Amino acid sequence: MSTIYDVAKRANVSAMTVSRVINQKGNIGEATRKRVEKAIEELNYFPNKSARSLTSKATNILSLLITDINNPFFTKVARGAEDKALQLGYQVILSNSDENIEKESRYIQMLLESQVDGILIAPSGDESKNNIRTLIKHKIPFVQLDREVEGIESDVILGDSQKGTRMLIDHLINQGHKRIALINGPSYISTARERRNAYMEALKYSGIPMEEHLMFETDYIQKDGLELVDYLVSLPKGKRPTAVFAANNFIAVRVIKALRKKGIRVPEDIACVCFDDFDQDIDLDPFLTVAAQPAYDFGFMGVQMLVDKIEGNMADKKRKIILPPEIIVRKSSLATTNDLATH
Amino acid sequence: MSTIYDVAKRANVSAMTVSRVINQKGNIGEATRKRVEKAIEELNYFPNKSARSLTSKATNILSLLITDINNPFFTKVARGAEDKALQLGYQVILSNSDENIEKESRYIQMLLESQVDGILIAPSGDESKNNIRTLIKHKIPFVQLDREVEGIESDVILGDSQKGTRMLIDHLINQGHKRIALINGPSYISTARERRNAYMEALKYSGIPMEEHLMFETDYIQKDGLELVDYLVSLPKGKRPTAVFAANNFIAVRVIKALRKKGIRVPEDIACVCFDDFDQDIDLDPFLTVAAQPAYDFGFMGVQMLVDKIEGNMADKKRKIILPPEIIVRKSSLATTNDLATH
DNA sequence: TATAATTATGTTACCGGTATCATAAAAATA
DNA sequence: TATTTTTATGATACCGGTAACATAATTATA
Repeated sequence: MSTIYDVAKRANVSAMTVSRVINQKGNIGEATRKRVEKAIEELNYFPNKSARSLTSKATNILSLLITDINNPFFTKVARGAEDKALQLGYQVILSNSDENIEKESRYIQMLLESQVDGILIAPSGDESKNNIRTLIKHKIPFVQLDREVEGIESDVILGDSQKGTRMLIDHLINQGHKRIALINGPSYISTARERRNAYMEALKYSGIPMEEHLMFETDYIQKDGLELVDYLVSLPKGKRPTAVFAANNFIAVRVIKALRKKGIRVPEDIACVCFDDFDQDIDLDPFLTVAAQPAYDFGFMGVQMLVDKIEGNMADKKRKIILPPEIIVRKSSLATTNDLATH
Repeated sequence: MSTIYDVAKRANVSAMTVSRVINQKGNIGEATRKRVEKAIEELNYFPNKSARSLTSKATNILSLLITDINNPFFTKVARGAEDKALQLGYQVILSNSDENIEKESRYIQMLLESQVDGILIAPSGDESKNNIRTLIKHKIPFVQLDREVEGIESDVILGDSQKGTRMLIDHLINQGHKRIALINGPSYISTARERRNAYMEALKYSGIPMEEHLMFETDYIQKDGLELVDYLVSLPKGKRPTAVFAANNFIAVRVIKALRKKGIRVPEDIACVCFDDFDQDIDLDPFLTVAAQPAYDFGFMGVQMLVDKIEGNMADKKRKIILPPEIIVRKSSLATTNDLATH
């Protein structure tokens, strides 16, 4: 591995001159530039990033800290981030927190030590506050993604939980449903709080009484089983919900699997809708009615926002971008597969 | 951001002593160590990685260069790699080549400049030879993943295409199929070559004549449409295949969608099997018979192998690990949904 | 007790770049 | 032509660590 000094010697100039040629800074004579370029070529030289970072304080590395790369939502986020980063000349370190605060803390520590230039983070929940405080203390630029930690003001890219929930619930009501259960994520995650609020508002607006016994909380992650479904199913006909709103895709899958195990059919017996779509590119028979979020854009715009911040274009303004979901109506919410199934 | 000198001053020792405390190298007096540790704590100090890398020549960063993070196969590879890397104290830079040799070259260049300690690469095809030569020239440890570039000897982790294909084709034959089409990936990718060979062998072994007009090639990636299906469908009854073996999951989806568009039912009219599974965690109604590969292990073991190499435990031995697939029989290959559908 | 070995710590140089200041030569201006 | 400005290049120091060698203080051994 040749260094700038090897090049300098071969081109018969000082290291500084080589540096100038590489960075196209300052004035260099035409003949000298040619000689240096030739030497660079011949020695197959490229600059050492560690050395550069040591003076410049920049690594050109971003971190994408998400909760689960196995969720197609985050896969698409990653893809968007990756694409934009390449465009802007950055590289992306990927980390999975698994919705686990300890793992998140551990990664944050590693990222600080790596001196990444900025962090795109989907916080595991409100407990992430300390981790985010650490970022602020160390002046690491960051953008919150998909979720907002209570009490933290920062650049952030969110989905429109309010609107998506509203549209899903309205759709169910239009289908004639009056008892709609909410199976939510943990209330220490902002999306869950917003979805709950929007759910309650939507019911209220339609004059449907809110019933505490139809509101549940569980984890956003993949798991087997869902006991609360047993409870739902055990309710007498007049109390049992006719539809379920799941706060994300994984929850919906767990709900449906649990219902099926009990012999309850979806949508004939109970309809089901959820937030976040599945992997359309690989799904032969899409089934669930969803509020699909523009996941790719979360990543793409997130990196743009982050780099703006890093490079100082938007130094201190706090920006909040809210991306609207798209409602895709499919079989899971239609009692009869009729022409309402637009998608 | 405090430096080792700040700590040294505060603890009233030399920088070297602080370095020794941090790295637990050499002898340090108990009292001194305590003082240094206290100073580190108080100043919230942690070592600067760029500075460290400059002397140590190690960044503790690995690169995972895959062809498409959107493919659930690679998502799981990434997850496995990530988990093992965390365990071993490395971070992972993720890059997508999109099965595109230029993009791959560009990334390789970036990775060289970043001085990553090693690369886990799923080569885009035999054209990747030059890129891999570059790695060899620069003495960057690497492990090939999922595919092997013709003429390159290196550590590598592969799926058992031979065995998987054999089992899928045998399964189809057992179901009574005699005309089985192969819809393969590009022949400049090693997995496609192996699957083709295994396909031919399996037919031969069962005494089924190989027919050139039933063998096709297309891309491994997501795309709309697949014209060759029009051709297949246009064949007279006696020449038309009764089953299709798709060389990966994306191809299978394209095949089935194209068939459905033509009004051909799967499996009633044409059966279908493929390599690589779908996202089981999120699939409510798994349909395709597949040779599922242990994708997570590809990543997990790949990182282990790579780090072994980096840290010199396995300096020059070339290891080849071949991971067996698991055949999962589902509806797509059964003419009648009967008790053969074990899964 | 004299000498050798060990322990605890410091000094210096270097990793490979770049910022800053200095300087000689060439070009522009008075 | 003398002076100022600009252009082209180099010397030096520094970024924040660590390797290698040096040295003073202890401890072990002869």
